[in-house]
Amino acid sequence: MGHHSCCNQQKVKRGLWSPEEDEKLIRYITTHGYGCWSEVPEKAGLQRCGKSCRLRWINYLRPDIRRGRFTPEEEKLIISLHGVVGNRWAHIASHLPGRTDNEIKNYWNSWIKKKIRKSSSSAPNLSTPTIDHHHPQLINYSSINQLDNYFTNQENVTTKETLFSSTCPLFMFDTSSLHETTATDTNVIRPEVLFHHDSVSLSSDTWNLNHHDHHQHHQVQTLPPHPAAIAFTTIHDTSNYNLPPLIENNVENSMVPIDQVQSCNMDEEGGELLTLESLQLQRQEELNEWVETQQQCPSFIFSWESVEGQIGGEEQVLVPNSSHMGTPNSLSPFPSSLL
DNA sequence: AAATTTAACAACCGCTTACGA
DNA sequence: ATCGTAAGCGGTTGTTAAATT
Repeated sequence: MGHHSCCNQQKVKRGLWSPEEDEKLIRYITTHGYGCWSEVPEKAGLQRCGKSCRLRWINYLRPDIRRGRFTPEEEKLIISLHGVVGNRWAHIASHLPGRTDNEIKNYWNSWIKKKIRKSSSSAPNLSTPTIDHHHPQLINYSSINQLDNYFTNQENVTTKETLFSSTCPLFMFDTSSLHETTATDTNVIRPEVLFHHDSVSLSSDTWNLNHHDHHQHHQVQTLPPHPAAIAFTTIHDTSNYNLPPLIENNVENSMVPIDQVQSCNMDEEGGELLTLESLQLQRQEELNEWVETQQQCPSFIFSWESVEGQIGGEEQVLVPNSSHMGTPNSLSPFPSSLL
């Protein structure tokens, strides 16, 4: 019954790690690397279960860990990401090099307490996000916007700035987790950030969308970096639907060009009745026009709706639901235009 | 002394593999 | 061989004891 199968040691030590134990673990891992945690305790001479060793290494002993207080940038990133993905700490941590999920979780939990206390007294009309306790990871959109506004006001940033103005991250969202909610529940959406990185590292090819117009292309290239977003929405009943391979395999350092994204989606089964080419052309023209008038790089949000059983029998039909193009400021950090 | 923060475990989850009917 | 399922494992998140301030 209450038997720990992971611990086949005679006496399994628990609780805080002693410096001696730390040293043993460090010595073992640094010389042998880590592969199978369950055999670490034995080989390293530790009276611990493998899981405990793993946690100790991951959260505390590994050399590339970042300590000390969170920078304001990190804090903003955490807040924004939490707004997007909720309590998925590991996911959030993956965007903060050297920080552990545990640390971020702890930070959030102590931070949110503080903010709740503060906001109840000093900012009565700007509430913290309302969390659905049946689905704790899901957060109401309007709350996010409130939170967003709250920080924008709080930190006195100009309207030109975004929460990400310092690092210019690039986001790609996947809102396919929608299927976790009911079909009618439109106000709880939890997009997943698929990847993000500094737009500084973007190649000019990323914005090479105007194949037909080299003049425009040149303009685009010379404009400064800024945050960008691409979002996908796939709506429930998509049990057979898989994310396009391009996204899943992705491809840490390259942004998926929009045309590829589209064809990617369309190449999946059932996309047959889309006039993709015409849409593409239409977008291209919109884009050219927009760039010309705005004189800056656009950001994009695409969302896709999956409509079932309409025409193709049981076949799933993917329909481009909406696409929105705007200034970085109007789109980032959170794709509220998906509302 | 109380409140906050940290570091650990418990519980759970999804994936893979081993096993067995 | 094949399917179902149990076991094992790495990984993630909720919770809380202990340390710290």
